[in-house]
Amino acid sequence: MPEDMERLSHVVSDPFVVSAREDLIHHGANPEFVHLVLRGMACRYKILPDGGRAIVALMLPGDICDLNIAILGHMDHSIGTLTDCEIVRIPRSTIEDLLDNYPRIRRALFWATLVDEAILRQWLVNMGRRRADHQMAHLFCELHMRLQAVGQLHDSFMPLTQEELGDILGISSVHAQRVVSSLRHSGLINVQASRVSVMDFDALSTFAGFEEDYLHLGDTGPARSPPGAADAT
Amino acid sequence: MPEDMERLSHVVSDPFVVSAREDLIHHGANPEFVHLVLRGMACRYKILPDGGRAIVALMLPGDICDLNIAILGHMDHSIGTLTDCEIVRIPRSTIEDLLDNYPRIRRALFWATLVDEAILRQWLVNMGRRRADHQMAHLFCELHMRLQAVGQLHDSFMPLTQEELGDILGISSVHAQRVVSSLRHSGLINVQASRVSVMDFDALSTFAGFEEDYLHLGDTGPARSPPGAADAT
DNA sequence: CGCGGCTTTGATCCTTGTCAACTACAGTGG
DNA sequence: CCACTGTAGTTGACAAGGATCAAAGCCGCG
Repeated sequence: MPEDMERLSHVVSDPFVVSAREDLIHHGANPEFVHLVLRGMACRYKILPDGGRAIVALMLPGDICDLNIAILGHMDHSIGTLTDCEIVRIPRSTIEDLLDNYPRIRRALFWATLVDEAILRQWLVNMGRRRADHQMAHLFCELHMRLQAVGQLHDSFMPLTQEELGDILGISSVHAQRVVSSLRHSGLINVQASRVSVMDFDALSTFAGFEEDYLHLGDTGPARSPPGAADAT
Repeated sequence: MPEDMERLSHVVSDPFVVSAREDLIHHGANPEFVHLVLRGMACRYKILPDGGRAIVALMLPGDICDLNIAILGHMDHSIGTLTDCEIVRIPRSTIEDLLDNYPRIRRALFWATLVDEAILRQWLVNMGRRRADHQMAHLFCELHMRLQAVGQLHDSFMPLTQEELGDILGISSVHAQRVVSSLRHSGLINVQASRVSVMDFDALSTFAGFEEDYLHLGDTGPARSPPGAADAT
């Protein structure tokens, strides 16, 4: 553990700030760096043939953005910031070194990848067969738990416009607005200046049919908080 | 490479046959084995609160089913066969050994996991924002390419009932039937006894807006075919 | 022959998309 | 201080894709 921490503290250095709505990496690219989010919210997205944007994942502090490029040849999607973010770049060679020579870190990275996959599966289920209101409630529950898990749950947390919400849930921004206001009128959430706060987590969770097991937060996996998050501050 | 092959040939032993529509592993389980598909088609699925089934991934020959349990604590979904399958069980400890001591195999497993994730992202995009006919055409294109990649593309390949198709695409079986017949009448596919064959891949691919890059088949990654597939026969 | 599973077809309803107008608000320059 | 602009949120009317319900056709199998 000590040498792992030592190694990680070298990795997480020279953070820099990226403002909201900037791209970190584009579809098709094959860059020499992997990105780690220290603060703020970023997303993976794909641009559709009709010009629309589909957001397929949200990255919170502690999340590694694109291990893909360290293993796969090229990016099959883009990554951009949603809010102002603090980011660390990790050279591809460093990732290789971590994977090859630090078994516990490797395990942590594998764990993180599998959790990402589990979240994708849950999104897929929500997307395909649930009404937009249940789906949105579920998203808020998930973000609530994930932010809590990395100690970033501030009282109002969702820096998302309704257009961004629509791009996440696969609905139009008009419908996103209707759903937001319906959830607000039900007293489940509160909205102020594009920031959503959960009013009654239990009720929201029941409404959403939220089952947290897919987040694997209680697993025996690696350290409770993802690599990097703790060391950063 | 030689010692990798040697090791793998030990891993892929004692295959057994499982008939169609059997479960290999249940949601919540934490078994001592990982499953590798040698022949047939299996799927990951989740059961919805209303009793419905959402299929979130298809596993073809050469695919490892549930690396999850070797790293994460428990299964957040179930795995079942769709057709008769030939399966190999790999003990958890063997997976640990492969990950720890065989860098190339480890890389291959990581690669496979990331490709699975890429496929999930694509499914998420298709699910959320495309009409059912485009979505279904896209699925057929993907299966066509994946089966081709592992040398299992026979002239008629889709052993799926319309209910299963609906569970994959997130539509009702009634609507699945309407879409199937529309694709058939357009001359894009042919159907005989629950088996779909692609009539005109280029036309289907254009119709579906299919972009194969997310499958990462041409990457510099590990061996062309996933681990185990080649050794099996 | 009859049964059960899958497919096909029709009718109706619901969720959501699309179009369009209007409001609220922050920032900018005169 | 105020008009001007751009962005985000709000609301209504209508259309479309797909769900649901129901019934009938098909077919393999005991």
